[in-house]
Amino acid sequence: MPAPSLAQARSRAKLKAIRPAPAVPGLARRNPAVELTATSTQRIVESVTTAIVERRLMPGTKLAETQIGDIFKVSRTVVRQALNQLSRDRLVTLEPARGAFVAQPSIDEARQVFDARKLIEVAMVRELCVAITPTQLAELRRHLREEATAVARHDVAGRTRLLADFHVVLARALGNEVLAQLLADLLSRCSLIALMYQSSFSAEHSQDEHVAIVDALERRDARAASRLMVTHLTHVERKLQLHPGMRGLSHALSPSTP
Amino acid sequence: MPAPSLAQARSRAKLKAIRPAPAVPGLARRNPAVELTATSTQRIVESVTTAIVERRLMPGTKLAETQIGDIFKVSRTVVRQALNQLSRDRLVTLEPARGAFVAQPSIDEARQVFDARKLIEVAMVRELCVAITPTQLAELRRHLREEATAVARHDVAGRTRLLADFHVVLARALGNEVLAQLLADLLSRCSLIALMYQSSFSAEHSQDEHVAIVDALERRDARAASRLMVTHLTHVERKLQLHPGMRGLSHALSPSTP
DNA sequence: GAAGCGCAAAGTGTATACACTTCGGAATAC
DNA sequence: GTATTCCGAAGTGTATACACTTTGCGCTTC
Repeated sequence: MPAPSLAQARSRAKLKAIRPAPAVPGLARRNPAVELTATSTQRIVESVTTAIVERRLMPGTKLAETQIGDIFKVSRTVVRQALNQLSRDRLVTLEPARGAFVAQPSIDEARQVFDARKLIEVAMVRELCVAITPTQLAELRRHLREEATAVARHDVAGRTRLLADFHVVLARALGNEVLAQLLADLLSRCSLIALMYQSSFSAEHSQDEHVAIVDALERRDARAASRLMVTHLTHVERKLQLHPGMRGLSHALSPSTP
Repeated sequence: MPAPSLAQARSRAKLKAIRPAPAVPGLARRNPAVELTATSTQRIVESVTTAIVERRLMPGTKLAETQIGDIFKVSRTVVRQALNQLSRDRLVTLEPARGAFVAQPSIDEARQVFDARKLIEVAMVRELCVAITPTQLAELRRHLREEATAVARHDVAGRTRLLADFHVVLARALGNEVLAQLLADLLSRCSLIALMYQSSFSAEHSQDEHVAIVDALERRDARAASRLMVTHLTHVERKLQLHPGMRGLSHALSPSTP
């Protein structure tokens, strides 16, 4: 049998998870400087990002330039640009002369990301209690309704995206796109962390806590809002299995593709 | 006279500010995933970053790929990678099919960056009042001494770097490298903003305020520390001339190279 | 039979090549 | 004299080519 084609077929199968992905709203948005021109580079970045966030690409998976180039019908030059961007988002790790891999954030990094989120988001809701307008509150309520709908219909991909976007919407309510981008970066890293260490995650519970936070904002109760945000993020972090020694359901799953 | 060589010489002269730059400690550190391999790409990123921060490259300056490639003796491929990274740091802007330019952050963006810094750094010092250890306080004192020395000897480049690094050192004292990186990104953007809108800036004043902040940390006086941080950042922002209409000493200076 | 060595295939890192876009100036029209 | 059009030079966007590193497998050796 022809060995090379077999090997190629096998590895190709592993990466088919990326494919077209026609449009990617939500988390995947990145560099606004180039967002106007839907370059092929950006297409690849967004496809890989959503593939990771939606758990179609497991941490540790090798991202070979040629394979991706074949899939998207572009040259390695473009793929390399995309992989570089992804590595700056911490979604992939570049090992010199060895290639690109879906990142495997360490337990310590996970802790740091969640601590950073707590610090930033608590300060955010405090400020929002002073500055939020009725219009923005209405927008938040609308978002909460979308969340609830997605949760109710068991739309896993949709609810995951919306539950994360909630935090970006909060940031945007402060009228600070810089802060929103910052938080979006942290959230995409959280998605990767969640998918690497996650076991039990109750979307309903998270959604309830989001509602409680917005309620506190509406009452302009800064103390309650910040406390609720801390407990919310702590809950999300607790749901992860951050015990040293079990860093891989990742590799435990990757060989089994029947 | 040979027109092309003249044009090349002139534009080359404009960019000679970048040159080798043997080693770049401080602000320029970026992606830790590749920091081990001092790739030529990283070399370019760091050189351009310091050239911008040290005011040798004015906002709006065109960064032509071929020119930079000639300077560093590498191909455009490598230069493009570097420019891509720089664009993600918001230090350069990529305009499709037109090229790369040193970024010209808008007044609104400047406001957002400073607001984000206030939000994050105030929360940081609050937390530090609880968590800081004597060892870390000693480290901060050591940094303050370095600042004072640089200010005293009128070492402009050094004091600028140290005054910015102070805020990263604070972040690092929380044991959170993720947060430190976040802040480092914001600070490099601040350097660009400062250099674009800055008029009068008193290094002594800033240094004094740094000392006051550390004093408050040592007393574990969270209220004072956060208040001092807010006023410090407000002062820095006030020193900028953020009046709409004067967005360019940038272009006013670039044609004059006698 | 196990461990070490070496070679070939695969893949990354960089340079070069080529197509297409943008920009500046000369020539033309008014 | 001013404005417009067109063309060439310069520069970017992508593909391809080539050198060097890594890696896996077969072979040798003990």
